[in-house]
Amino acid sequence: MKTAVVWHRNILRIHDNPLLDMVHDKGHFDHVVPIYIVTPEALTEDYSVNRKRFLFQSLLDLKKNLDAHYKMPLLLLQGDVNQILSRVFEALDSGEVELICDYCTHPSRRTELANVESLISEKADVSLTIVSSANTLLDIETVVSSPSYTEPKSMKDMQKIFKRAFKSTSEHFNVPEPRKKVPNLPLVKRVSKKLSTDKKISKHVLSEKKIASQLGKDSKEKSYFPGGESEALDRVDRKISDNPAYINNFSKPSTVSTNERNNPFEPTTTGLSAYLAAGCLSPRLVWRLCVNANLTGPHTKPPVSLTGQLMFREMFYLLSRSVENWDSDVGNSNCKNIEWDDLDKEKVRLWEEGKTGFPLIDAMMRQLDATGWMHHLGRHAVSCFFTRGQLWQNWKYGRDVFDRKLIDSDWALNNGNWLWLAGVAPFSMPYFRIYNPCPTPGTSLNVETDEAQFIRHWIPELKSFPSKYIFEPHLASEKVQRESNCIIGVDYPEPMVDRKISRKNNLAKFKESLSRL
DNA sequence: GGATCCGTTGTAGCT
DNA sequence: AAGCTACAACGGATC
Repeated sequence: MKTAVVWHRNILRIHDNPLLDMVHDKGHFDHVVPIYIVTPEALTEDYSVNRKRFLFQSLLDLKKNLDAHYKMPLLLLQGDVNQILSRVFEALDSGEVELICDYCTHPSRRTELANVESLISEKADVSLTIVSSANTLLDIETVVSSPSYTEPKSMKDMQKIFKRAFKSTSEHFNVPEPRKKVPNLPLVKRVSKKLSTDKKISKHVLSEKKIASQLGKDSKEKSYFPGGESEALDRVDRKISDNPAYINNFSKPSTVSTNERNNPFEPTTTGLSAYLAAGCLSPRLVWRLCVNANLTGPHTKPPVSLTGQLMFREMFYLLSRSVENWDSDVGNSNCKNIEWDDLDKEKVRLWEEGKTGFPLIDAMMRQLDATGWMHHLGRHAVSCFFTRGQLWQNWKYGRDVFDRKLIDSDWALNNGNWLWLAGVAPFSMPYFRIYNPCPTPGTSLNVETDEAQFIRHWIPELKSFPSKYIFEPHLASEKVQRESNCIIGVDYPEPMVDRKISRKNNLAKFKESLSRL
């Protein structure tokens, strides 16, 4: 009797799922038991309400899909990983067990896996199979440990790495196809029932009540991005499969345009980040659909194309694995030592709560808090504001806020993007490019724009304010403020800094810090 | 080996 | 009023 325990770590889907693929291809298992073990921080304040909701929606969707396609009940567990796995192995007391899981690059998850490896090395009838690159295009470990590997800093470097890894000089590098959905797997009801009723295991099983509490009450704001593979694939169809022109024209703006920065109701980007981060969506599938669209005609190319975005994602995964202390401002070869001010909790609080007195910054921070999402250029603007632009706070404190609140939180990418934006990394944007937190509307000063609507949507205090003053309401006359039912300094804060002075001072401070390196 | 180019993503001020 | 220009100026790759 052979049983496969399929441990889904960061892969919450059944399409292009190499774990299920392996079970199917080996073909010799009598039983398959899919499990998921919730990591401790997912149940604490380390995750915002939105992040929790996204994760648990995704888990319930995985459960539903496994059941619908394979009649496999997913065991949702919480607790110490080695303790849980030991009990699972004990409960499956007859025959061989093969534990199959996906590889994750995050340091704590590598430690977790190392502990599991040592547990299994003591057990004669249990073996372990680790599937690499379930959630990346490249096999991160293989690339990073290759003798020819040097740390990438640009798209050119990434193109070289892709050429070598896939042994292809073609435009799309012959990245492997996503796998077809596995047609069928053995029935597993009996074994899983045995597991879920086992006393030692059942105390680790997440109850319906516990799951419901993680899902929380319906948020007041309609969720832009409900969690789960089903939602991911729907969105892929809408944005990519049914819309090749969108992919072929996809290009990040070279300047911050009013329209690009904010469309609060539907992003101009794909909105797939959260699904990729949680493993609800296969990056190979996205790559393939981009290639299919590209083959139909002229198209944008890396770095601005969507394939380029996926390649930057790979770049940060590689760096996060090869750079020591990737998430730290000390002992990190990719972080220049800039003399930031000491942590100022009050400044961080005003920024985090959207009370800086800069309406665009505040609107975006309130959107992040309410929905767990922010447009990428919004992220640039608020993180630039927090670091070298205005507040001169260390990037790591802003990084922590993003990590807790974003539904697309991803350790490798979040740190990489903050390093990039703070201007401290070798791959950074030039430090003197400071975003203006108060961009004036592109056309006539009193014309209604997307951005003005966006501000009024998230900052109801300003809902009657004229567009002319919406970015800097403190400049409006007392009369205008009274007529708009919003007195600055009473109903909405004064700007917490003089943006022109702090910009100028910070530019000089950055230059000075660099000259001391 | 020195000069030049390039790097996903800017801003302010003037005309 | 859109478009130009000055600003500021790192470091590695390329020629």
